Amino acid sequence: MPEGHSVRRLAHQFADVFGGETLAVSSPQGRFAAGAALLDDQMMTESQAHGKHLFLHFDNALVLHVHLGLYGAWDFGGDAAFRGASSIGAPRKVGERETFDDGNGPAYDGPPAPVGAVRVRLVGRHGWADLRGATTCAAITRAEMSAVLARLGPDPLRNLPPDRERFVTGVQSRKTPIAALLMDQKVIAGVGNVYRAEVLFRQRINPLLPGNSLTRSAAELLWDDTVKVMGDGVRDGRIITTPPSYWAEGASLPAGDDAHYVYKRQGLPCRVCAVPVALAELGGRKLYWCPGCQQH
DNA sequence: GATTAATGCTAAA
DNA sequence: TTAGCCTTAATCT
Repeated sequence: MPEGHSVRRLAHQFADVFGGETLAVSSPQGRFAAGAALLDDQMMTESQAHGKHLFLHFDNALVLHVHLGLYGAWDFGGDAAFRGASSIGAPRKVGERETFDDGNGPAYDGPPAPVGAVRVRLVGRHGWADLRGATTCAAITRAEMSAVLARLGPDPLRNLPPDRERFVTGVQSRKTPIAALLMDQKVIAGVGNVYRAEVLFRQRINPLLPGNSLTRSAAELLWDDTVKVMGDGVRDGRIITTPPSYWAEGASLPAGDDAHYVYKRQGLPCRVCAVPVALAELGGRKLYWCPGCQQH
């Protein structure tokens, strides 16, 4: 259930805890047994994210390609050294969970018996990672990885020229509603249902506005705000789009749905104009917006 | 114990 | 536009 910020954090996490290590790769569930055998006992050399896609490179030139889909998740665990390397601080994030030896029990002695449908298990010297529920989990060649990247649009978490220009062109060349374009991974890679709703609200853009009716300036600001808010998500490990003035008095982090302007707030008064937040179905996904603030 | 929803995507119709 | 797929956790009976 992650959006691009979670996958980016996972890429960092894998580089930190497994980079340069030879890993035992298995598929306790069995569905990925053949692929796991191809990667077993190889060194993981590099970890890379683009949009919602994660690529782990191995020494034999094969790549583990993972897309978590709606409800895929990685669980991590290990000893103190593993924890020290971990880039994921707070526990129990969507798409990224971790459990660690607390130092009080017995010393790390390998991973626990798999719980549930573990598609892939990676085991290094100091820790382990379990994958469940992913849409895509495959051992692929570098050429196949390039083919995947070729059909993805610019990633706001990379944001190198000409990424912004590609986004602006992608938006302005289509008459599809902007809310649908933000979910189109060929137009912008990594945005999901939460960020699309929140960013459109922050920019006060009507979600049903056709892409080709956005001004260049509006499209550029939309990209820039997505870059900012998703970058915050990588830092925070969660999606927070409201400023502290909307949080409880003195709180350093928002509680519950104070983190969002419109996502999952249908029927509640808009935080800015008090008009009830609307909900509609668009392309099979739920779309949230404020009819008061987002009229153009 | 059964049902449902979830930050997703693809291929068939 | 719809059906199908992957799995879990929260919400029902």
